[in-house]
Parts: sequence; structure tokens; C-alpha cells
Amino acid sequence: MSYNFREIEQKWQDYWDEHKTFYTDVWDFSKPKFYALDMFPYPSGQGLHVGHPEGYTATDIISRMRRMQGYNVLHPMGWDAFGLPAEQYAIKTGNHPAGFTLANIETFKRQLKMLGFSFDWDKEVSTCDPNYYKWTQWIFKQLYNDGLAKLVEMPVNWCEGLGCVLSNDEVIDGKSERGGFPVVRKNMKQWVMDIPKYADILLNGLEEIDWPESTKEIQRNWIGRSEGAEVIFKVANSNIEFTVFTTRPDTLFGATYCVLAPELDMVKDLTTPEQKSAVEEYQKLAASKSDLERTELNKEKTGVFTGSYAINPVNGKEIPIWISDYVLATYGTGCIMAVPAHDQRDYEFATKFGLDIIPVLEGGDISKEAFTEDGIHINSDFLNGLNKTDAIEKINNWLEEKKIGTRKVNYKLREWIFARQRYWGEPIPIVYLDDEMKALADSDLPLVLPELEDYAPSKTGASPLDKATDWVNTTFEGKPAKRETSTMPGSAGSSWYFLRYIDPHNDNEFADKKLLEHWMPVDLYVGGPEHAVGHLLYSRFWNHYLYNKGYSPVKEPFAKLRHQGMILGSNGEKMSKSKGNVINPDDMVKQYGADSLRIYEMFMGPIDAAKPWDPNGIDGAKKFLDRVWRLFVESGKVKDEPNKKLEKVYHFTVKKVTNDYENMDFNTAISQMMIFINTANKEDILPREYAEGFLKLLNPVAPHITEELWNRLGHNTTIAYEKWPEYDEQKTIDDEIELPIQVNGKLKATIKIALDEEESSVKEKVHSAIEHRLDGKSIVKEIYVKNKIYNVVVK
RNA sequence: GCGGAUGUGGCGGAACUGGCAGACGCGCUGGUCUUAGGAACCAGUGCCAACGGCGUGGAGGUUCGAGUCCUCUCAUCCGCACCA
Repeated sequence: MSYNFREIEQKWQDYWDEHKTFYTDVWDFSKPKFYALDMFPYPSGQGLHVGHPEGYTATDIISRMRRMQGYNVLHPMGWDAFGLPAEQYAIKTGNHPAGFTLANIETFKRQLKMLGFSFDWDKEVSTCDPNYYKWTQWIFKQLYNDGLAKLVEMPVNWCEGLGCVLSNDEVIDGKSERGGFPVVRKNMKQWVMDIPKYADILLNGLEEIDWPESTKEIQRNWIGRSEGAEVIFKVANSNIEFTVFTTRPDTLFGATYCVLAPELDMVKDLTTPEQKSAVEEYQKLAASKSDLERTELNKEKTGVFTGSYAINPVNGKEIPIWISDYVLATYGTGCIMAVPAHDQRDYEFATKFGLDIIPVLEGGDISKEAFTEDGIHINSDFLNGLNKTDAIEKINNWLEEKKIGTRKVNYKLREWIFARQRYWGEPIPIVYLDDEMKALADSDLPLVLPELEDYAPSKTGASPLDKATDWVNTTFEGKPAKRETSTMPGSAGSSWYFLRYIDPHNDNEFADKKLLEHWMPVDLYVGGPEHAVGHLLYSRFWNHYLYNKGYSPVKEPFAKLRHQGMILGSNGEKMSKSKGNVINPDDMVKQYGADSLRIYEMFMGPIDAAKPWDPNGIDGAKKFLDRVWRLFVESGKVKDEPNKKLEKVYHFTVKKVTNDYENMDFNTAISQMMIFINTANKEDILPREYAEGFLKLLNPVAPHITEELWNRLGHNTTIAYEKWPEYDEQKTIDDEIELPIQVNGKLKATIKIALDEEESSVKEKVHSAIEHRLDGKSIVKEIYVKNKIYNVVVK
């Protein structure tokens, strides 16, 4: 027999809706708070895929357990609703992207409700809603006023196919992440966020948060802090000088040439007439290369001599100045001193062009490769005999004394490009009066997107909004003005939504300060690891900024972060339409029910591991729920009578399930609940106390069936706020133990002993158990680990 | 190249600070239920030449005892990619 999940799930979803069961009164400060957050989805036209419920079920389990543990839980959901697909749909059909987006949101919402998540829909936010993006624009304004949002001329990733500038993380192998169109470098005026100003804050903040170490490491590498020194080099027979950045100032005596990035303006001043044509040709070549080509061609070093020489400040030697694209204009000063003996890249370059290689550290074999490890300095005058650390310290002091260098920290982290030449995004609340830039007054926010006839971007990089001339031409403080026509990137709205959930209906500020103080930080945040350096860095940046301004009460917005692993097709490959291995959650719910789908996804394996979908697995989950149903409804075994034989397994199950939920080990929690049901099934009596306790344990994973069974046990209100079961530690332990006996480390027998039995008595039992196995050998050593194992060493 | 993670039966995966490897589920084998079964229940299921032996990617090591600790190594996945 199989229970009627369709009827039951619908019934309880309706009940929760009607009774507003999961509405959170955010002003109720009488209970401890718990804020459980999911990464809100982009409402695509495809609807939910099976990966969504994985993370959502995890946070739902924790949320439901916390409610039963007496917490006031905030568990909201919303929509990351600006983005390209809606815009492309609009271009294709001529319809407004908002209509498409709203329809998708409806589908997503229906699917999420169908899965029984305990979201408080009263807190729903959508980034494309003017009441929401009013505050996105307001935060932008603050950043603009503080000089963190600014317009700069810079090389950008230009994608002609999309008619749009892309951020680095939207470019994969020189092609656009979406659509796969080629992407090239192009100089354009761009809005950027000066996130490098926050590099150290973002780096240090990682120390205080409970995040996967791998994700923290990705952020550390992305920020890419490196300590070193800047050193000034004078050019021989000239008054030009340039500064290099190096992490190894201690190897200055080994610097045998310098290299500048080919695109630096200074290059033309350094180029001698004889070298002019070669240099210009090289510059042209480098400029035409896309990022992709530059990295693809990185096997063989290329470069050209400028004809000029620099003076090595430590020994006055004249060393040649080259240009090469292995030096990046965007990192450090765009100039390096090359120490081929102790840097592999410089070594390759020097070897190819026959430049001097002078070792200044002992060790390694300079005829084969650069020696990059620590060593004792040689050929280095006052640094001779010192190791790396000491030499760096000494040379830095020396450089600073002579005023030809300073200690310096550099970062790989670049400015965050904050504008798209697109329609479907937040308008940037800036106007231009002649050449002057002004931010809109707060009273003019939200600056709402105008309607358009044609959403298509132009090939020249102009925004579609340029075509809304009535909107573009405006007035500012009585004077004619033109609006900024680029819009914000998708990651703008998602960088602060967790703050808005707390107070989504507030019209006076983005959220009430008292509420923020009570509810922040997010206690548990769950989402995919693919956002490690995008959203998860940007939102930390915004929140740190808002913290510095006094608008957010905490530095770090997400106290604890966990990732869900990808669900793969049954063949172990990524799910994709072309492979035909896509599992649709709608179908699964229809066939097996939401509870089965939730159970199965949590039972598949550790939450953060990638796991293949087993079509039979969900059937197993369903069978488990059928067994629960039969035991509770059909067996007649649930009675107001005790059953001592279930005491231990019940208390142990409460303990294990509670701890496992706490650690997000959902797979082992479910396996323990299966053990409980299997054991109870063998008995004639399931005491009511254990039956009810079990329902509470199962409720977070399978909320519908447990509500129904709770109801059938005679309760007429929801189980959602019932008290979480407790266990008695004493009752989780057996007083009789099967003690394994090893001979020379190999298992030979087991004996029954009492818990904490006298060692002498155990020893006696062991000896009689293994006597006949000794084959005349004698015992040389015995190890007894109390209640655990007994090992006898014989010879 | 650098950084991070992961390797356990036919499959997904268990195994707390070193202490009975393979929990739980899937699959498979046999049986029961007077038709059928993609139902339920019962029994079994790591491998082998099987009263014993071998087994946690591979090779060493530490230990009474290693999936777990150490050294080296291989494979797969993810992130970064000339960051001086």
C-alpha cells in the first residue's frame, strides 16, 4: 500500500497558506533569532531544476528544526530578476522583459510551494521591482558620493555578439559565458566600483567567518595580496625614471634587465630611433591580441629591446630596457626588474634573447632553470651571507633610507565593472549637465526604467536606453540634463538583498536599523560554489561599506556558509538537454511526491558533494515513507503503552538526528530514521511518545506526511512549532557489549561483556575464548581498550 | 605551472579524538503470499582457489592495531592562469 501523497501534500500546503504558518514577526525579539538564507534564484524560463531543491531543502530542514527549538526564524525567498535571458526574449518577441520575468516568477513560486518549503512569502523581494531597486540605486548613490563608484576610461571585455561589456567572470576562454560569442579588449568609459580599496578588509574578514576553507582560499587568491617593494630606476643619459614592483628586492644585484608592458605611454619616450619600427610593430601586435591569445601564446616569450638602458640603483650597472607582453600593464606599475637567475619567467626570456644571468643566491643549477627557493646571498655586496627574509628586510631599509624605494603591497583584485549597455537592469541614477556629473536626489528615486519599442543593443556599444530620448533628456535643478544610459550589472541587486528581506515593506529606508541589528548576520547561507568570487565577494564588499557608513550592524553578512554540490545525471555527467539526462522536479513530485523528493535529495550523499541522480533512489525514499505510513496508520502498533525494547534506539535516534541536522549531515540522519522505523516495525508496540518524537524528527525533511500523521494522532494544530524532542544520554548506551578480540591485530572472535566490566574478568573471558587458537604460541602482550577492543599479541 | 578538493563493494555512500571496514539505501539472488506484480514480507549479498586468506587508488613507513597519522606517487574534478 502506498499513501496518497497528492491529496496530503496539497492539503497541508493549503493549510500553511491559510494559517500563514510560516509568517515571521520580525519585531518579536522575545525569542532567539535564526536567519536561514538561500541564494535566491534567477527565474529562468526553464523553471526549477533538481539542484534548486537540494540547497533549499537543507536550509528548510534547519529552519524547521530551529522553529521547534524555540527560535524566531527568518526564512525568506525572492528573485534575482534582472538579467540577459529576459532581455533577449524581449528583443526576440518585442514584449517587455518584465512580463516574461513575472511569468517565470509565478512558475518558480508555484514550484517552490509545491515542494513544501517553509518560506515566509510576506518577505518576498524581487530585484526588478522599483520599490526594491530604489534602494539599490540609493546605495549606489552613497558609493558614488564616497568615490567608490566612479567613471573611468579602461580596457574592457567587449562582446559584440551581445552588444555588451562583460565582467571577467562572465568571460570563459575568451568567449561570453552566455551565448559563447567572442570577446575582445576595447577601451571604454566605464562605471566601476573601487573594490580594491577594500582588499585588506575583505581579506581579513575571512578570518572571522565559518565558510568552506576552499571558498575562502579562492577569495584569498582572487584578492591576491603580495608584499614587496617599489624601486625607482633611472634611465641612463636621460632624466626619465620609472618604478618597478618586486616581491624580491633582495635579488636586486641579480637584476640584469628591465621589462615594461608594451602598452605603457612611457615606452615611446624610451625607444631609440633605431628601435622605433620594431617597438611599434610589437606594440601593434600586442594590442590586437585578445586575453585568450595572450594566455595561449604564453609558452614562448616574445619581446623587443627599446634601445635604452636603466641604471641598477644598487650597483650602478647599465641594464637594457625591453618591452614584452609577459609584463601586465594592469598589475603593479607595469614595469619589472628582471632577475633571470631567480625567476623562471625572466629566465626563459633571458635565455631566449641572450641576456645576462647573474646568480645572487646559493643553490640550484642556473644552467637548467631559475632557482626560486630561499638561499644565502652571494654577489650582493652588503647582502652577502644573509637569507631571504633578512636580506629583504635589510635592502628595504636601505632603499627607504636612500629614498629610491619603498615597501609596497599589491593586489590582483581589480575594479568591479559596474555598468552594462543593456536595458534590463537598474538605471544608474546619474545625470550629466554639460560635463558635470550629478547624482539624483533621494526624492527622485526610484529612477524607473522607461518603456521601449526596441530593446536591442547597438553594435557600437551604446545602451538601448539611448533610444528613450524623452527619458534621456531631462532637467536637473531646473537645468537641461542627460541621463546616464547604462544600467547596473546583475550582481548589483543581489549584493544586498539579504538586508532587505528583514524589512521589505519599508518605504523610508532600506531597512529599519533596530531590525538589522537584531537579525544580522545571516546565520546560515546555502548556495552553489560557483559564486565564490562573484556574488559572495561583491556582497561582502557592499556590506562592509554599509557597515563603515553605519547602515549595516555587522562587518560580515554571512556568518556561516555552506555549498550544495551539483546533482549530476545518472551517467555521472552534468545534466543538460543535449545529453537528455535532465530530471524535472515537477515530474518527480507528480510521481513520488515532494516529501520523497526532499528525502531522496538529502539522502543521496553529503550536501556539498557532487552526486549522480539514481532513478531508483527516489523510489527507495518513497518506500521508506510508505513504511512510515503503514506503521502509523495501518499497523495499529502506535499505542499508549511503553516498550522497553525501543528505548535505546529511540533515544539514540533523537541524539543522532539532532546532531546530524546540526552538522548538516542529512544523509546519515535519514539513515538513522530508517533504522528506527525498521526496528519499530519488528515490534508489536510503538509507544505514542516515541511515535510523536519520531514525527518531529522527520518533519523537517518530510513536512507533509508528518503533519498528516501528527493530525491523525489526534492533534489539530500544525507540528511546525511543537517542541523538539529530547534524549537521555544514559538511555542511548547499551549495558551489554560485544567486545571484539584481536590476535596480532586480526579479528578472531567476539565475546559478550558488561559495560565497564572489571578488566580482570574481561581478561579471563578473552583467554578462554582464544585458548584453542594459540597453536602453542605464547602471549607476549595484551592491550585492552575499555569497552572497545582487546588485542592479544602472540609469538 | 600554482591553489583547493576527492579516490572505500555492482552503484550512491557509512565509519566519533587510530580500535569489529562496508551502516543506510539502490541493485542483485532465493523464498512466502491459492492469478499477476515495477506491491509487501522473510532470508542472503565485499572478493577469492573458502575450517583459510585478501581487501578502503598505488608504493613505503609509524603502531599491539591504520580507510583514518607520516613520506612519496597516480588519477579525477574545481578554481586561477605570465600577478614579478
